[in-house]
Amino acid sequence: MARARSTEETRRGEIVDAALRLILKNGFHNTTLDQVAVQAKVSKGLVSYYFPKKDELFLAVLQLMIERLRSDLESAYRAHLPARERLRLNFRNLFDNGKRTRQYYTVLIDFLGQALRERAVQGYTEVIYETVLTYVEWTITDGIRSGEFQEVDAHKVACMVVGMMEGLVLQWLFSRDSVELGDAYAMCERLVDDLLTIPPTNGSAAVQVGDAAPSDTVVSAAAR
Amino acid sequence: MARARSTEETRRGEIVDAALRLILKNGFHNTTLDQVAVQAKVSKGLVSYYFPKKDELFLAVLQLMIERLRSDLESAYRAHLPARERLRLNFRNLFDNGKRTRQYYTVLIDFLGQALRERAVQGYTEVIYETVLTYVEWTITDGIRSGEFQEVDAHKVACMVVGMMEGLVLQWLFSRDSVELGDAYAMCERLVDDLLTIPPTNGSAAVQVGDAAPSDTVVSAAAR
DNA sequence: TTCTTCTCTGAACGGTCGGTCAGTCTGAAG
DNA sequence: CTTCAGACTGACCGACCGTTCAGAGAAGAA
Repeated sequence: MARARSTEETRRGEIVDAALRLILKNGFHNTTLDQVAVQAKVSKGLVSYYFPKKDELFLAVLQLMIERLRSDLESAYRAHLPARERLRLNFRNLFDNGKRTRQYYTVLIDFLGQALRERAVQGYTEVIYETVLTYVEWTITDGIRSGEFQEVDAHKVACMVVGMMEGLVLQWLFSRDSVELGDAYAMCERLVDDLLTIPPTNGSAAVQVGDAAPSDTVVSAAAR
Repeated sequence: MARARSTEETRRGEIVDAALRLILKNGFHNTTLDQVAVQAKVSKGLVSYYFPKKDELFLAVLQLMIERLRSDLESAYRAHLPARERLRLNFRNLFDNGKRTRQYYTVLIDFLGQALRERAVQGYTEVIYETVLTYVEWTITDGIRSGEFQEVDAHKVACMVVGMMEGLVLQWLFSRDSVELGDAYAMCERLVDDLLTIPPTNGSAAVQVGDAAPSDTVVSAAAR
């Protein structure tokens, strides 16, 4: 007795959702097709029907995550706010909701582990990093154009900001005693202030931030 | 025909080494006891003889990694150099040898994935993060004591520095186009200059960095 | 109704892998 | 020498899991 039919789209979505929920709980490798079938309230055979190889199913899960991430970043980027506020929005997305962040990174780390060995996954994780970096870089560029930020190398600063964001999340995830999310948020804020914010109007000289080798580097804004 | 005997210590070491090499290549989950046995030139039974459960073997591998990490950090910390140079040493350890760093993180990420779900691994990853943070924090504290650095909250700055280090490594690992190790190195250098180095002697006023939120936080030193 | 097409089922298969075990070999002690 | 402890072997077992497959049920077309 076959159950009520439904569109291919719907079924695929249900199965991917189920898989995501299980990966969240048990990890990539400990999630079996049996479990996915049960969670999706579907027969084991149907899972294979839509996703002939287990890998295909998990790539679909990864794609779902990427899409959600991109949409989050997009809506922060599109907000009608000063660049500084939009960066803050990104920080909040990451640091305000511990449970959500934990879940996201739980899955992400699983896939990163895969990516280091399997070609198929590599492309996807690249997209993840490039997506995040791109949106942050755009926001910074906007801020520079509007005169809100100093004239810096937007790409490099984006790397630094994103780097610290992720680095701090990892510390929080794996050594709760060391960092709390609130602290992490404050640290990122501070980094942005240091690197981007134009120092309070003085007659002081412009501060060239940016890059080059380690020579010029960071001239911390000597207030006055 | 049993092979030449050897001390328990030696054998265990050989097996753990073999396991580490395989995990490096194939990952935690794709490494079987058979493979370990072959790589260690030992029978499958002997692997189980020394490590009755597969988990025990892999925890031993993790412990080996931690010990190596700690010893690296220790020797950088013990170097007779100014604090600033010792931090630089840490950066070089991470960014100068791409292959080594790649290998280290390949295994680390595997274990981090485990840690999010299995209690047994959690303790170990905590040690990893706390070890790194501690050595960096000590170095910073030394620098402050010696008057080399500004008077900052050593713990918070350590978190920021380590955070950026790891964050940049991840970007390099998973999106090679975005960051190169040389750039990453320069960025960390720059962060340290910004946060710690005492600005060139001016009669300038104190610079209030950090922010309100967690109140005290990082108060960059009033460099007289 | 009958036919066709596509969704869906669940038993079964085959391969893999962690763990076991009966027994062998070695070196040292007595 | 004999004895004994314990290092060591490799065949084997049982569980698990991805994948296959023959066929059932449902919906639309004719």
